[in-house]
Amino acid sequence: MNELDATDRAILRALSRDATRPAADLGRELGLSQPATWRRIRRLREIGALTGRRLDLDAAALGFGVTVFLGVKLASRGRASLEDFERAVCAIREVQTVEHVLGLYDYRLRIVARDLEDFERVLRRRIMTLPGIGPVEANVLLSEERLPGPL
Amino acid sequence: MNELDATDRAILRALSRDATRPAADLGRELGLSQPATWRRIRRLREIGALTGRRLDLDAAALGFGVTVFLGVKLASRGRASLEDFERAVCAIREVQTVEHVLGLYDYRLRIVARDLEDFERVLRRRIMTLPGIGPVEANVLLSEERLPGPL
DNA sequence: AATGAAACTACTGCCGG
DNA sequence: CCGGCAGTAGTTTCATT
Repeated sequence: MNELDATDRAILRALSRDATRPAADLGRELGLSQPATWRRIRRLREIGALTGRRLDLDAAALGFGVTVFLGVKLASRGRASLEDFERAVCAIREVQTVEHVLGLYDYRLRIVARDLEDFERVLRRRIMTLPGIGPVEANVLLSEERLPGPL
Repeated sequence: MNELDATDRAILRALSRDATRPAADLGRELGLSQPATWRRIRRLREIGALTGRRLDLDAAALGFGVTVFLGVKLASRGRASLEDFERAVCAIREVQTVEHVLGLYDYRLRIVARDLEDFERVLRRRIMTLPGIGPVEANVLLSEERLPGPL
């Protein structure tokens, strides 16, 4: 179905670090012409491996100095609980990511705030009032490193 | 220092969803000319708010059907422990993200594997043998939603 | 900040292996 | 089926007003 050779993986690795690199530049590095490189990129999009290109933002530079990961366990386990919770949590502006997970917690949230005082406000007024919310565990982000991954 | 008006935030919001959108297209939506829009984008880069553009990859389409979040507590708390651990964990190919956090855990790892069997291999042979590793908690990713955030 | 020109990049057919 | 060549369309980038 989808067979990726070493060249495809090299393209994904390079573009993962910097998605602005032109196909011609990339092709020189791989011994390919610009159209050949670009066709491979289009093919990676078509098979769904490459779903888009997004910005890499610096939350601190934007005035959001605090990033917190929240592990959330639901109190009520009904079928409607999940959808109610997801709809409500997605409406909170400070929530960047909502991950539905299996394990000790039901959801993992990535939340940003201007500072710890601001985070406490979000926690008390937005998070703790979510429908069906149970035990919560918090981890404050100190530093983060993104790696190339297994490509 | 960094004063972002509503237009800057609108640009970041739009590019966060799709970083390939041309400045001219974006300017029409905001009532700005193409160069004006482009200057704002350059300024956002210069003040460090916009640090780059990265790919949005679909791990499942690349043959990695399992994504697991690992909360890790270190056993030894010495100053060298952190660096040793970080260096070793960053060398594991299956590790996508390493987050140093404050809370119940010391590190949060995002790990991908081909399937659960493959994940068990990574866990036993790579993760559990990390220097200074202590208690570990795992959460398997079911689904994930990225939101615009507080911009 | 807009206009227009220049350079560059993305994309499309066509042909050869 | 995949890659190179050549040409077109579209975007970025910069100079001028």
